[in-house]
Amino acid sequence: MKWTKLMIQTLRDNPGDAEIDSHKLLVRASLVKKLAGGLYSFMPLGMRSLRKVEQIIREEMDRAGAQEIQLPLLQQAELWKTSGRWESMGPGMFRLKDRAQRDYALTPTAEEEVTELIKSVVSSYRQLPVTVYQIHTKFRDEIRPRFGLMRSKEFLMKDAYSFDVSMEEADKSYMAMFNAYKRVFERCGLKAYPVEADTGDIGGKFSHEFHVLADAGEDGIGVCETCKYAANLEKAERKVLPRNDESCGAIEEVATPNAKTIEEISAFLGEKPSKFVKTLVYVADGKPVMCCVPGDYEVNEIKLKHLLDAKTLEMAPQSIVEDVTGAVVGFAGPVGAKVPVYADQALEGAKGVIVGGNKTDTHLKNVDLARDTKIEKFADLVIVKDGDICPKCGKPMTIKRGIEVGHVFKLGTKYSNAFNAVYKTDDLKEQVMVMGCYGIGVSRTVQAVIEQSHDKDGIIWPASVAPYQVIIENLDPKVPEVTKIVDELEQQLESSQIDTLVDDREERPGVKFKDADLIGFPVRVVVGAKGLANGGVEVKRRADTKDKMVIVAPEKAIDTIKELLK
RNA sequence: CGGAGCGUAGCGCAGUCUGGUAGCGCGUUUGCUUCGGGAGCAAAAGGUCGAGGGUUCAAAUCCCUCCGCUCCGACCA
Repeated sequence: MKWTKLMIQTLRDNPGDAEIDSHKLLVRASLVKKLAGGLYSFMPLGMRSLRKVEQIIREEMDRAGAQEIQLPLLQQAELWKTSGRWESMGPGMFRLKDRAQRDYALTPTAEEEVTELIKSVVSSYRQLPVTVYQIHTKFRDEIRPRFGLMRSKEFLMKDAYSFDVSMEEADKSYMAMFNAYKRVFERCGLKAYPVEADTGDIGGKFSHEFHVLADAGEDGIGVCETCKYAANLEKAERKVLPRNDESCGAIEEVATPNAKTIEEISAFLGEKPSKFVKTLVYVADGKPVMCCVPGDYEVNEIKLKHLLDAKTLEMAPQSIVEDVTGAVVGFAGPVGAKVPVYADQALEGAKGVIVGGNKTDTHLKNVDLARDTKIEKFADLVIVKDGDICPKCGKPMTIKRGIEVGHVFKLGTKYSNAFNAVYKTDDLKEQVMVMGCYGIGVSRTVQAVIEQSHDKDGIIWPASVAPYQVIIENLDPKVPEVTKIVDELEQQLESSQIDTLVDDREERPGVKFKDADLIGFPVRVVVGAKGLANGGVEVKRRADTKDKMVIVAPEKAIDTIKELLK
């Protein structure tokens, strides 16, 4: 392919709306172009990388025994009403009506559709297990699209669904996908880590997310370097050591005027935040509850929601806080609480701590939780912090940022029950199928590759997903001998199945080198009159510095290139 | 949706406070000179100043309404 024939427009300046490097580079390197908020067009270069990631996924899915299908993007509301998600998906789903005013959704995911499909095809245990997948567009009305392809309203996703005769068999399907995912990301040149995750609205038994570690990631992950425990902060647990607080004197009221936050009070009283107990008021399924955590920790609302087995959980509005505590917001405490109090496990046995006084501008010192309060239950209720103890091996954990590129769920029978997706056993009994679902954000993965592999000059593509594996810089397009060598090299590479782009522009070398570095072709070949006079063509990997450049005779270049692409 | 900000040439921005000929850099086109890490000179093209309404002799600028976008918080591949 010749550069002058390619629809490409590299930019010198960063787009004004891009925050993170991968987003800037996607646009500057002419891989995508924004049409509107959360909506991107893929340009030819970006399309090539997208297709390569897709193909890797397809090969690994096929290898794992999954079968490719394609489901409609437009889905009838009835399917969603059957599963109950027509309501529970809320405004996150795009909805529309046809001319007869029937409701439809633009598919945000396809559990309903696929369950309906499999139910109509499978009737016997002999047809199971089956895993199907598609690589298709998904639509989500994101509250805040951002970071380019990371979170857009329309994106390309690989979604797979497994159907099994039993929980045990479903575990095998799950593991097959889990392992396929590891290979997919590895082949894309990504370091992706499986982390334990909350199952969210899709529901189900357990799940792993695959994260690419990157500072720009939207998710926090607790990672234990020692035993490789890794969990999304939504879910990450920690081990706490039993306290042996010394017993304390009687409760003492202290005036803490206008000191509402832990920072303010700890500064005011000259005590460390860990000496405090933070009490927050929540409304769970319409009923107020209090949640106590150590002063230097934040509440993990997902854990609290699970503990309470609540359908809805939100921070209480000001009026309810005032009603429950008898004070303005900022002075809630567990002593004499009028509503159920739940406390973090680390507070079991806490004595001599400071809590809110349920009275404006007042806190209580010398509180012994066992003596002075009634705690409904102690449980793990906090978001883990850097240095917390790993629940598996007891060594300290670190907190990292990650981009979620894939997710595997064991769904159980949530959807098969709703759709009555049953099969007949060998003794003619009807049983509900056990499902799993598995997603990969394909367009997001492309961006994650860039986020993980770039430098100040541009992208550094892994050969497997680069738009072109090799760029040949023709520095002297007007010199016939140079162009002849370039064209021959291009032909040889193409006939060896190596995607090659020839920069045949009549530009100064600096411009061409900058563009090559920006787009980040894995291997660059420079052919110029001057170079030829000096002994040949120059071959260099994008990832290498200039001094690693090798000069070879044109007829030997192809072997060098192949070597460098490995 | 709440809070903050922005909308002026393909891209990045100034001009708006204090109303008076619509500008700069990059990119694009042409010519000449350059030519191994984003060249120089010269010429040129490119704008309903987000949209609509209002105030005014006069609006990118002031006022109102709407639309769009970005950033900070709750969703998820």
